[in-house]
Amino acid sequence: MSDHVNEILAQWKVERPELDVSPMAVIGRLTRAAAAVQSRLDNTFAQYGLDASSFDVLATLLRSGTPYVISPAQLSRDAMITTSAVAQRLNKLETRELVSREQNPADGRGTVVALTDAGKELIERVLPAHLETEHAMTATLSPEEQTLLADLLQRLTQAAASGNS
Amino acid sequence: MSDHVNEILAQWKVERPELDVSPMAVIGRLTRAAAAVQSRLDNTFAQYGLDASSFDVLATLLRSGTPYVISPAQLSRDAMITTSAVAQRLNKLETRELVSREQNPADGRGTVVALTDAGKELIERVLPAHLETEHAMTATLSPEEQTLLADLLQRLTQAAASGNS
DNA sequence: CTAGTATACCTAAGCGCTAAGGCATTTGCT
DNA sequence: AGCAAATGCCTTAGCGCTTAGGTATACTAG
Repeated sequence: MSDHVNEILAQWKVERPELDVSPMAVIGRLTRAAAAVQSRLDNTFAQYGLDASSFDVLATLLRSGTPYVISPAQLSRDAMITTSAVAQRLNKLETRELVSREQNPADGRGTVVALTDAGKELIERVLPAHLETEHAMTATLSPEEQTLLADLLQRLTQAAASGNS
Repeated sequence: MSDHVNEILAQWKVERPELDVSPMAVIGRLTRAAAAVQSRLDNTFAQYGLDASSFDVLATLLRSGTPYVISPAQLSRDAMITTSAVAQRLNKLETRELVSREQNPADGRGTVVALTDAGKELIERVLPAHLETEHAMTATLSPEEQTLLADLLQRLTQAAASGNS
């Protein structure tokens, strides 16, 4: 238990003993865990010439099922990013011909994003490797611990979101 | 339990029933929890004219104790960012006169970063508000649950870090 | 039908990060 | 002592995000 977060807590204990810094134990480790996990995932993506953002878009299209078509607005909601970030992600993917943009026949304002054959082929190749990486990291925890962790994280997310500006 | 992550898992179950996507339950929620918590913290920082990066530097200096002086290299290690990111953070803080840079008397190559009176005054004002925000979020979990969560996160971090490029 | 508003998507600019590379000083080898 | 390598810190360029703002189409109320 002598990780970086503990050193920080120990320093505060000396410098500001009157403060209750116990929430930092949880939140500090949350931040570090997320960074460590993301960094590990990035390695896998890079092996296939992708980054997390591009993977995210391609995987969202794949799991939407046939005909693998989604609107930019839906992608924006799924990925929790702005529509301009989506537009930029799509520019990049379209250049590589992994997705294509077409007129939305149902709405003249709209575009639909479709997975190309090359895009589908790529994401189907990356996905198993990605799951393998995720599995390698979570395997340290028993199935019960994983469920517990997921539940605690969800409750923390709820608490963070309520009362947020 | 019907959050966004569950919808994603359900979609995969339909589209790729042969894949074991259970690790996504943990890692998806980890990512989302970290984002939600960070966003909430940012609100507090913004109320004091700060962002998370600047808070991080000022808090690191404060908890180092008198005379509130650290080298950029040490800040880089503490914050887990590159030294160039530190240099840019310091440029910003120095302009606002919240920190000052001075020659390191012990090493001609080096600089030392010192908390100015204004910087100390500010971080001492922000810190209680920050802890209050953290407390508001973690209070949903019992002390035992917090310890458990911290432990699980630490183990996950370990697993993610080992085997990382 | 028409005006005003809402929606969908885009580009451009700004921000903080990393990666790359530069300069000065120190360390370590001989 | 002298020189190569390492170290400490910096600036610049590139990247993906957000914010701001622009254009086109769809809705809605009178």
